[in-house]
Amino acid sequence: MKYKEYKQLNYAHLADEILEFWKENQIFEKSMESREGKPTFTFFEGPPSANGTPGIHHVMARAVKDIFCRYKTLQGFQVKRKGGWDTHGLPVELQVEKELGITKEDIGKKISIAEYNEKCRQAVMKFKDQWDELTEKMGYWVDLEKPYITFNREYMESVWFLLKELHKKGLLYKGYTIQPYSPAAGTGLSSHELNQPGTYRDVKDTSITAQFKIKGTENDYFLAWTTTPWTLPANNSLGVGAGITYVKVKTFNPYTFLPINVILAKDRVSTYFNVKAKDLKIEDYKAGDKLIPFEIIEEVKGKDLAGLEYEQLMPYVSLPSPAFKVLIADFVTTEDGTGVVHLAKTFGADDFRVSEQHGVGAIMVKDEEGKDSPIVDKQGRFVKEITDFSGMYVKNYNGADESDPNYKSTDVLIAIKLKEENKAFKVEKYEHSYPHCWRTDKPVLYYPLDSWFIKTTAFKDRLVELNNTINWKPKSTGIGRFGNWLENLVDWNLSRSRYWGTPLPIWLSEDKKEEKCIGSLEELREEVQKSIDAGFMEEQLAEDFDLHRPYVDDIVLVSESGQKMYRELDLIDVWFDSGAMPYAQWHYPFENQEVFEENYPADFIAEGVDQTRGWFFTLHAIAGMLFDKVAFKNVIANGLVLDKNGNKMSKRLGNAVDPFSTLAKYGPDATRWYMIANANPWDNLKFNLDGVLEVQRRFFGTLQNTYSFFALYANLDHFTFSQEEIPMAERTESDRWIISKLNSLVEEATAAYEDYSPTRAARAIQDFVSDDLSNWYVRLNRKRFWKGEYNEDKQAAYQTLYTCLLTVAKLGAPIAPFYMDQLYKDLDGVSKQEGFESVHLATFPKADSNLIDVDLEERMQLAQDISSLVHSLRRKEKIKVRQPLSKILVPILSEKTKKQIQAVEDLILNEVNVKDIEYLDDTSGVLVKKIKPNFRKLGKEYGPKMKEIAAFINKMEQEDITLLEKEQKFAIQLTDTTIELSLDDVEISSEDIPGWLVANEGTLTVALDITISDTLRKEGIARELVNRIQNLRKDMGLDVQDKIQISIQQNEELVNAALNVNKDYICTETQAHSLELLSEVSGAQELDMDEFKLLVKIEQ
RNA sequence: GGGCCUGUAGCUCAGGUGGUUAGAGCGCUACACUGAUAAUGUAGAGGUCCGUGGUUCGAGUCCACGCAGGCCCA
Repeated sequence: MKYKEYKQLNYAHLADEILEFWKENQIFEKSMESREGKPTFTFFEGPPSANGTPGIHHVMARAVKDIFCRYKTLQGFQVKRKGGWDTHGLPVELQVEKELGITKEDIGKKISIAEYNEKCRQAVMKFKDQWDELTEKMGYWVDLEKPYITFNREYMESVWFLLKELHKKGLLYKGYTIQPYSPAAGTGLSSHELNQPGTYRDVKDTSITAQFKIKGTENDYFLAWTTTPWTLPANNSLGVGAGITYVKVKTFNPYTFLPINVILAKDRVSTYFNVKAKDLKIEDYKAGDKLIPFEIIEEVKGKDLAGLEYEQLMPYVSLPSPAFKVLIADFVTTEDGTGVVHLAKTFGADDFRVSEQHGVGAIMVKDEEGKDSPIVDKQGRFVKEITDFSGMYVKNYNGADESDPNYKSTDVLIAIKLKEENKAFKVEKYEHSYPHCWRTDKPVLYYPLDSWFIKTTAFKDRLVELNNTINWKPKSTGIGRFGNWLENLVDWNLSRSRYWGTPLPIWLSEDKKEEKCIGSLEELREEVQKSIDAGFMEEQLAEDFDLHRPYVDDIVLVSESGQKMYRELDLIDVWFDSGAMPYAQWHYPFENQEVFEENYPADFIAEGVDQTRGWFFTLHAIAGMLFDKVAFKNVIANGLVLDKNGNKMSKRLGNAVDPFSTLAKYGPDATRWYMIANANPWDNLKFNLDGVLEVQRRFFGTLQNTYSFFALYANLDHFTFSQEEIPMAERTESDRWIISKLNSLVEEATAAYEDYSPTRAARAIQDFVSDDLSNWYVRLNRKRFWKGEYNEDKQAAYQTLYTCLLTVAKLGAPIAPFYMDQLYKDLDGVSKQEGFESVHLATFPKADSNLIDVDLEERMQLAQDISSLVHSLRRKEKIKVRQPLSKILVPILSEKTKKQIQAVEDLILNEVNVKDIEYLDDTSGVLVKKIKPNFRKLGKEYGPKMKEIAAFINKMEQEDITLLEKEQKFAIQLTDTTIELSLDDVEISSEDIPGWLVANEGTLTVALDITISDTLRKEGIARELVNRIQNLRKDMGLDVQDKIQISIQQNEELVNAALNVNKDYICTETQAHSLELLSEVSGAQELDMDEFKLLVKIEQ
């Protein structure tokens, strides 16, 4: 059995093969079955919606999920993970409407609700294939066979169960509030929908500062500012801040030039009046003057304005008293506007609240059914009572061409009218952030709507408490973003006036006094039976009865008092659907109680940080209110995936990275590894394909090279790890070192995974592979693999390298599941040591602390540092590594350091091509020492005196240092006191050796003897020659084992001598039978030996 | 306007509890190695640690106020 050797590795192709292997051998299934009976680790999948295509950010989000499920499996847990699909909601409806070319208006007219919902049902899985493909290709292990689907009857029944539980607890109630409403989509918008990215947009609206005439005055007005002039006909009150100071200003209307007195906040005067007009006299004003004089004639507190009555600004619809008065409103500021706020109870949440508090009614008209309704209809048009503007859209909902020079928005028309009537003080364009419907892009109105609410506020404190037990990554999202959200919790508006979704299971009697909430199909059937008995319904529900509209709408129930009961037509917020998944995915409590119990709550979930108030909240709220538990114990809120310049990816801008082509080109492993290693999941990731390439080269390339190196020689030597493991004590220093490093790595990686910090794990693994394993261990030990007998030392080398590679495969498997599986199988498939079919069925390595030798790691570091210093000295002197040198000197200040270096002496000498290492201690008397204060220690003790002490120490002479070392103490005189230094108050290092070439780093100093003796020179020449001949061999296309004969034409004496003395060496290295030095070589090549030329001929 | 995050080399990122020469990889430059070779090693250049104040003997690190970018919410 041989280790597989690869000519060229195609990572994407490798992944395809592994994927095939997983499928054929059902590795995913086995990874769960093999853990049967083991403790469970529960993961909840936040359901994506399959009516859009997946993007590269989904690869990121799902890699995070996958990593911990795989990791926990390796740790021996059974990890069931059910996939899921979010299928209800507005996006689906809008997509269907677009396809059919209809609007909400047409539903029930051009198309029946039943047909419409059938279309939605077909549309929701439109891109399911793409999603499944991505899931597979990226190696995300999740159960796609039996996913939960939110439109399934069983799922919906569980949702109804939960709603009924809430109803039982009295947590469901009907109210009326001002809500964001999209006339274009014909629907109210949830706060979640309003939170969609891109919803708030800077728009330029016509803003009006209107004049509200105070009753009983000649020409005194309140100035109130609004950015929504269309709400002015609905004005019912004005709001002022109790503590704000207001002034009455004598001035003129800039449009009509009529004299007026206006009231506004004192702080706002400067923005409404031009300072240049400050000194103008009121009397001097002439109509049409650009500068309008003004004069403050009175000052008054807001609370003294309260109760003042004013004339209705636009008297289309009357309103009985109390109305058209000044009210105290807590939210008024003087940051913008006039400090006087126009209130329209039907079109603003604050307006509603304040009006309600003061018992002020709303401007309403009667609709056809005689019901009170606002002056703007559901399509966004003024009702007929608003005569001048009847039928006009308050915002551009009819797609009017705004670039038409004759186009005038309704707001502008209102402004013109008010200007003409001397009721407008200032009209200007104002740029502000205003919410837009996230699908229709049209502005949202705040509008009064009936709604069912969940009284989440009743559980606020408990939800906060429970949240404090959740481990959030990052912490700030949990305590900051999510915590603050909980602190400011409002009741959850559950109602949606739509068609495709879970219907609210509430029936009301005709007089609206009796109410039933249905919690299961069985219960529904019982109620239907009662209704049949009462003669309201004709037959029982069909076996496969669909819980969607319109079928549920047709059910008429009977109340306790015998009245007919009709279903409330609302659907519920789709976020409730997804928040219900822990229960509904198992059809709890109707089925699978045990599975549910075992898998609740979740140990781990992960979604984008944008879900904080979405899925994270709905999961938390339902679990907290109904089960008094957290729904998840650990959660990663991952950041966004931006393009390489840090801009948001969008299909529109064309900077979106296609996940499929990325996976196809770079393979899933490099893509995943890059995403995880490059930035913490909770930070935004600037996705750069160059980075993926770099990971592929730097990490996977190095690892693969190391494996290839191992495989090449292990195959030649038939190493299959069949012999006993060689005890660590009998292995070389560098073997024990890399094993020590390996175990340190296992510790670090385990800790990182346990902490849900995959980035730390990935970085630790890649640092080990490239720095320790490849760049140091393999490089220094190459010869052991290809030289000499297959002896114990060689075996030790194979075993060591094998162990490192196999361990890396397991450590990296959660992040790079394909490649690491291949690596594992390539290794274990030959040795059969573990015998697992796949790395994902293996067990995660455990660190053996006995094998971690800190001292050894330290001295290897010394070896690396010393080598690096010698290299740097060679470079400075321009002496090639090929030229051997006689010795290096290392000043030693402690016996321990000396021992440490001695242990790695050979490694150093070999690495830097030097013959000997000599240690210099104090007795040599040549060391020049340098002393530095130990700031950390001295600072703690002497604080403010630090500067003086440091100055003193820096001035200490050699004899002072010697004295300190000898006596272990040294008294120094400061201006006002004397202190005694001990040895650990300073750092003493040897920095210089007079007469030597020296380099140092930290406290380490190395000197290099650069005298090149004849012998060294000759050896150098020999090595140069070997190098040239090897190149020639290569040029000639010779194989490694081909033998040659070398003839060289005699040269100057030193060169001849060099070749003669080192003849054996040269022959061995170049696989030469003979090396002849002749006076004349015919057909020779001229070799450039830098300092001389050599005529050489090589024959096979 | 509020909450949260980010800002360190050209790029991507590290830098417990404050301690005096601020690091790594990539890229760049130079050199080396040539039995891992479309690989590899070593060295070098490259920094206003976003800004301004403050606390401190000492601030990339702590505090305050800003600036820029992002996300979420009004």
